[in-house]
Amino acid sequence: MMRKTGLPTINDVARIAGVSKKTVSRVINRSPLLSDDTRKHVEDVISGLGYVPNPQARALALRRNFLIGLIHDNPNAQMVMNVQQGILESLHGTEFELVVRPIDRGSATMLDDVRNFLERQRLFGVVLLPPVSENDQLAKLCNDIGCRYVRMGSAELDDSAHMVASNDCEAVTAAVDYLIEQGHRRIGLVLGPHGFRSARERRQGFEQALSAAKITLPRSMIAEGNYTFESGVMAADRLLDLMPRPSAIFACNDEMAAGVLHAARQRGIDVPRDLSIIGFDDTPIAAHIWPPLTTVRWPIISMARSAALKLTADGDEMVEEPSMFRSTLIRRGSVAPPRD
Amino acid sequence: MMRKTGLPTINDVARIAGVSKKTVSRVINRSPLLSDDTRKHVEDVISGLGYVPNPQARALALRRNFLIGLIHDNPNAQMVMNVQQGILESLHGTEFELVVRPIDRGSATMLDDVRNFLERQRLFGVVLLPPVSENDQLAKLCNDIGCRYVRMGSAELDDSAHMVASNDCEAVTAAVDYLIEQGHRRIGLVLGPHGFRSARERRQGFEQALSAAKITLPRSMIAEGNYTFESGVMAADRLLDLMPRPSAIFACNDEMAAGVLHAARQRGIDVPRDLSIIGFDDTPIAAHIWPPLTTVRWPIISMARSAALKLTADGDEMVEEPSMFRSTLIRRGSVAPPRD
DNA sequence: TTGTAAGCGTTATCAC
DNA sequence: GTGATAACGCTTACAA
Repeated sequence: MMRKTGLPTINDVARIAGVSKKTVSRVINRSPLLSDDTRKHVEDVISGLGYVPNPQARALALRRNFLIGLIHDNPNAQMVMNVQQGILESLHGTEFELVVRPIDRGSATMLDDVRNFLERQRLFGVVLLPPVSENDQLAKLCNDIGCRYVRMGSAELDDSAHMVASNDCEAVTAAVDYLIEQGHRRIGLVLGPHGFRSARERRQGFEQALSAAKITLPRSMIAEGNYTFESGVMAADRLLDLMPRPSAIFACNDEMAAGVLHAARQRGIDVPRDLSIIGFDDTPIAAHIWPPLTTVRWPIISMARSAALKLTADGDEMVEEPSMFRSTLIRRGSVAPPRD
Repeated sequence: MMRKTGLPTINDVARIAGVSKKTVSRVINRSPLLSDDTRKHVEDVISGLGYVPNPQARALALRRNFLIGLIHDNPNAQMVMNVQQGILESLHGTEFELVVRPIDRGSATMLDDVRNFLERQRLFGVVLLPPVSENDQLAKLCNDIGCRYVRMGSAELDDSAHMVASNDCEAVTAAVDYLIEQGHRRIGLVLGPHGFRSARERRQGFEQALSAAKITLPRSMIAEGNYTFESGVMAADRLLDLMPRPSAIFACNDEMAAGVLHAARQRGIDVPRDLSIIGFDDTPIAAHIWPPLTTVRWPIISMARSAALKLTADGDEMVEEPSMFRSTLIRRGSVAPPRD
């Protein structure tokens, strides 16, 4: 036994247990048609030997690898890390491993690249991060190939077996409501990049809060960013040039909110006394800048954990996993009533 | 041809090319003993068919998977992401994929866990991140199992085929020299966590700069942190309570430097007028806080890229890859001459 | 230089 | 219930 590699194989188990390979295989795969005696006996031999099925051989025979892919095209490091953490928590102790696959959503060959990747590696399933998760062709591709998938997003993108989403729109409405409660009326918006669903949802939440409060703002109070710090600085520069200028700004993510803060500081505008700011994501930077940033916390780790469970669940368990997650406002030091 | 899965196999290629499987295999594996005619012919059939060898079957036959593992136990998300980026850049277009494997270096079963992981998955190679990269037993384990490895670190941890390192010590000396040039004499140090090689190297660099300038400081000017923002705040609180207090503080990473800044602000100490601060890493937060943080930039993406190339290089190429990388001081707004 | 046969360690088929 | 036997798609002897 235990040739070359040093690890016991199914043959060793079969020989020692005095049964056939197939019977061992049945034990491993929890086949129902097996006498309890044989099962028990084989299980004893397995644990005695410390036998673990060889993933490569299984992958070949099953035409399916026990790998979960994370497909993303994402600018935000912290978000990707959180997703990885969540997935890995769910995968811990299972036979699954995590393979990371960044892609370029702008590339003309993107779909083909993903197809090749999935077909060759025979992934068990993939988690799709925004913004690529918003690509319906990609989801269809996974489906066609027979690769399970779960899409993460800011709104309902798919049926509950194939998606986990947060309620960005409502969460932003709550954040802006909070500004309004504090007495703000001139509220600026730093938008996310065009084409991102999250940007759309957050904008919608912003506008719903304003219209519910019967506040009408000129279009100039909306500046577009692209989720980077620098774009936040530039957007804030435009907003703060306005006369009268906004007394509060909601930025569609923390990076841009940090940029707004930066721009305010360069002009000698005190935050929160002269300007209130709210961000979105609650990345570490939010708590670490000065003043600490009031922001919307997105339960991204839980969402990723849930996504991985949906992927690896067999059959009915899946139904148990939630698909909608609630974001909440974290109140810190960057909001105060307006001065005037 | 192309049964079940829809993808062409080596048999399809062999049949269509009118040669044996083995000949096709030779073409795939670049065997030198092959007539140019046959090679050319088979290559044509391969590309005509769009044939790509099945990784699962290769893995089984070769007893080796074309997967590169990233093993880490790291608190810093940005660092892990940068490493992933570097590795993935090197792996792009190759047959290799990246598998991420976080571990708990404190766990009693850590070595066994890693062993099981490597033995079962038959990884081609692994990149070890600090601080686990400093564990010699882990390196030995990889070696024993026959899994290639490259360790990333703050100093020479291994021979050049198995390591990429940065010159943390020198880089910190240069940073502290800069503070001294500006006129600072009372310089505080926020240390990294005990047991981290990087913390040790950075401390050494700090002390070398001081002793070269004939500056002697009380031990109270050194406060220990653990690389988190909060530990930076606490360490700074101790340092800023001192009488006379330091006019400058070097923190062993940016997170803690941000914490120092935070603590200073809470006390109404102006940075850089009343206190200069230098960090280490040049993570995004460094440029995004106010004032922008002067810090040491560590070429981590290049290092990771190089690590992956060392792993996947066959034979001699490896020698070409550098093992030592230089960190450089990035001067921003958090340093000024002392007031007195 | 090329081909044949025998693995690699599993699962699927189909008898018994 | 259980076990031969043939896949799965590739590589490594060993021949030719």
